[in-house]
Amino acid sequence: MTDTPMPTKDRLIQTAANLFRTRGYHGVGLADVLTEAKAPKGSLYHHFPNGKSDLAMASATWASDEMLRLIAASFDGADTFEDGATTLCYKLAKLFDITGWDTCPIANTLFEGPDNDAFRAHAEHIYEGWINEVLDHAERLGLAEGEAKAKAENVFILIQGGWMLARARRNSDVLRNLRSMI
Amino acid sequence: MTDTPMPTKDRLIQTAANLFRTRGYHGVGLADVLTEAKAPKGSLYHHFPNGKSDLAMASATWASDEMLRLIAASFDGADTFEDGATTLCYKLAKLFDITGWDTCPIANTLFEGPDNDAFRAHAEHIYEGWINEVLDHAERLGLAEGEAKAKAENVFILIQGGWMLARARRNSDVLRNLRSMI
DNA sequence: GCGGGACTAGACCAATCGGTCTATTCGCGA
DNA sequence: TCGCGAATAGACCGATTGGTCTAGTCCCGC
Repeated sequence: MTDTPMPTKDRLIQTAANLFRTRGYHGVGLADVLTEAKAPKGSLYHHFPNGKSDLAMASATWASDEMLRLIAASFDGADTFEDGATTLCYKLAKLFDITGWDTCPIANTLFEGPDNDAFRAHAEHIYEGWINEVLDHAERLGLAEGEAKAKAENVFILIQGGWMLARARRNSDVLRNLRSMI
Repeated sequence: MTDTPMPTKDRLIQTAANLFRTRGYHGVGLADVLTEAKAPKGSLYHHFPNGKSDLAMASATWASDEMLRLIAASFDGADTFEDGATTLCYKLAKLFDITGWDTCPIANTLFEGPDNDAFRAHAEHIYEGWINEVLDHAERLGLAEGEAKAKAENVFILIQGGWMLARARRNSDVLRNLRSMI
C-alpha cells in the first residue's frame, strides 16, 4: 500500500488498533502486535513507556481520528442533516464489508483496560468528540439547537447499536437500514 | 441473598457471567472465577469439559435468560408498545445504576472468543431471541406485522447503543431518554 | 570523524494463563 | 452397609503474558 515505509511508532499504533478492534484489549498480546508490525520490543517501550496501556490509548485516538474524518466526509457534501446521516450509514456499511470491522474500535479497545477509569474517561472523551462533530453539522444544516443535540446523540446511539447487530449477523444491511430511524 | 447454597455449576455460571460482563472474555482468568465462586478447578472441568469456552457459552445463555425475563416483565403489564418499551428502558437504567452493568453481557462475553464463529453464532442466536421476544409483544399489542418487526429491531439497536454511551458517561439517563426515540 | 541522543534489537524474567491429572469425598440406590 | 458414579480438591504443567534491561546501531550537528 505505502511505498515509503511508515515510521515504527505509527506502524505500532495502526496494527495495534486493528488487532484491538477485532480481539479486544486483553485478547491481543504484545507479541502479536510486534510480529505484525515487524518491530522489536525495545521500540515499543521506547515510544510507549507505559507499554500496552499507552499503546491502547494511542490506538484509540488514531481510530477516533479516522472516524471523525469519516463523519466529516459524510456531512460535508450534504444538503440536509438526513442526507449526511444516511451517507454516514452507507459509508460505515461499506467499511464494514471491506475491512470486516467488527465492533466500535473504541469500545473493544478501552472498555476492558486494567486501570479502568483512565480508559473509560478516554472513551467518553472520544465519544463526545464524535457526537460534537455530528452536532456541528446538524447546526450548520439548519436544525434548531435542542433538536440538533438530540439528533446527534441519536445518530451516535443508532450507529453503536447497529454496529453490534451487524457484527452478530455478519450483515451490513443493518447499518444501511439505520437511515430510516433518523 | 440465598440461604440455601447454590449448586456449584450455577455458582460458576453466575460469577463467570458477572466477571465476563465487566472485564470481557480474555480479561477474566479462571483463577478469578474459581476464587469468587469458591470452587476448585476440578469442579469447573467436571461441569464444563471444554473449560473456559464452555463456561462462557453457558454464562451468556444465563445472562440472556435474565434479559428475556426483563423484557417480558416490562411488556406484560403494558397497554401499548410504547409503554412497554419505555418501561424496559427504565428497568434497564435502574439495573445499570444498581449493579453497575457495564455493557451488553453477551457482547463482552462472546465477541472476543477464540474459535470465533461458534461464539458469534451463539451471540446472534441470543440477540435474535431478544428481538423476537420484543416482536411478540409488539404484535400482541396491535402493531402491524411490518411495523412490529422494524420496531422490535429498533428497540434492540437503541438499547445496545444507549448501553454503550451510558457506560462511557457513567450515566443511566441515556437509557431513560431512549423512550423518546421509539 | 567524533560525540551523543534517538532508536532498534532481542535475551531474559517472574507471574499468570488455560488445561491436565490423580486422589479423595460425597450421596444415593441396592 | 456396601458400591459406584458424581463431584470436589488442588498439585502440577508447559506456554504465554507484559515488562525490564543491556548492547548495539543509526543519524545528525559540530
